[in-house]
Amino acid sequence: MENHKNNKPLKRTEKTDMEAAKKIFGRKGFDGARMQEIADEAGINKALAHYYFRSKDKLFEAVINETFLSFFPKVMSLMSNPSISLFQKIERFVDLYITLIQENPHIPGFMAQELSRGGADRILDMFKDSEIKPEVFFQQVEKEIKRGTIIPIDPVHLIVNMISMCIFPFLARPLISGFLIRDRIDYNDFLEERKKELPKFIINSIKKK
Amino acid sequence: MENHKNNKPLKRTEKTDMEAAKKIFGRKGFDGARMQEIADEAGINKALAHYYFRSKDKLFEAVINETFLSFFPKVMSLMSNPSISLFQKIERFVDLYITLIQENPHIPGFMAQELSRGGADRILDMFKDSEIKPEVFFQQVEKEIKRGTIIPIDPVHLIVNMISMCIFPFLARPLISGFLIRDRIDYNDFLEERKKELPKFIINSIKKK
DNA sequence: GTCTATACGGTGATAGAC
DNA sequence: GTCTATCACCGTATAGAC
Repeated sequence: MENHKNNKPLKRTEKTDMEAAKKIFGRKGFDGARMQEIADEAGINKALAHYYFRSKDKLFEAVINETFLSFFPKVMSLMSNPSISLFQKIERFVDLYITLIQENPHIPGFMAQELSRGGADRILDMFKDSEIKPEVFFQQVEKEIKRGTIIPIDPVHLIVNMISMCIFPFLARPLISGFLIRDRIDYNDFLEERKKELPKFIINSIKKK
Repeated sequence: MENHKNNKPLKRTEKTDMEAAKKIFGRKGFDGARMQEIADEAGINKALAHYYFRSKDKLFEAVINETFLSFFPKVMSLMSNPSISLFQKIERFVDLYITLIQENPHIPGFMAQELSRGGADRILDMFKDSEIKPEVFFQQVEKEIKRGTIIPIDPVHLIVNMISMCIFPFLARPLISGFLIRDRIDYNDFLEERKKELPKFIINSIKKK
């Protein structure tokens, strides 16, 4: 018992519980989610869901950890890699970011909920624990500006722009789907389009011609 | 009593209650918000908060209406105005959008919460009721493409990009503040910077040179 | 580990005095 | 309109049998 304290692999049922929790928390938020609902989704008993993680809070915390540890390291290690050129990095960033979220659709809702709840500190702690520093990317941008390959731009605004355009369409999906594209195309096609168009849009904006 | 059914101006206390509800709902979401907390914020009694709107659901619905009716019409009427040039429209859009949210800081959290909860239909209904159609903007973009002033771009991706870059920084504020800009500058200064930089970023990307 | 039954606290909502 | 007191319900968490 209590294997949630260390790094042992989760038991099958425990993992099912975790996956169910991701889904429900992402959809309803911490307060909206019901332990009963999570148990139902996992196909287990409500008491059993408590048995593994002891409390709703602990379960939520576990979901946070898994979510962000499975996501940010990948993205940030790409961004911190100094041997990838800036333009390549932008292309890969967009593709990786959108693909990762497509594979873990609970992330945007979950992240928005967590940020709204004031849980940013917990996420920030993870950044601090990791060795990843945004400065690598920042310096790369500065270097290209000096070189004259791109126009002057604040790297912070650039990265905020990139993240915004990748993640926001997931949050606003129902609105975009219902109001902007309507029955024109399937939403997944729309996202695939973005993987191609977004890097062009970004590079176009900063590239000196 | 029951003046929330028609369009009469709200009584002073009732309005206070409404403003408090905006703040708390935006911060905690529907499920996380407590009627007690809203009453405290408004400086009134819990029973009184129920008296005006009869239920938490009704109060929430009222907040939704006020929020979106005070926001989208302004933005969308700008976008639908055919007598403003495309580049001017982009500049004004960014400024208006960010300024409106600065003045109503509950909007992003509220919107994210509402979308997560599956409340998109209610918002979509408002669009349908209004006379506002995104087609005006779409056609304007197409026209400029044909004219050769901008490069070919799907107008849907363009508007999604614009909205994303305006609204997402509010949601991610604590992360940007803590991880990217740190103690470099005040966050409001960062937003003021964006009002200037964002239109340049967008226009740069599509303008043919 | 997995279940049923239950204790316990919190929250929305109302009754009723003023 | 505004308050205090109270109720009914629901959701988390645990006890305890198997």
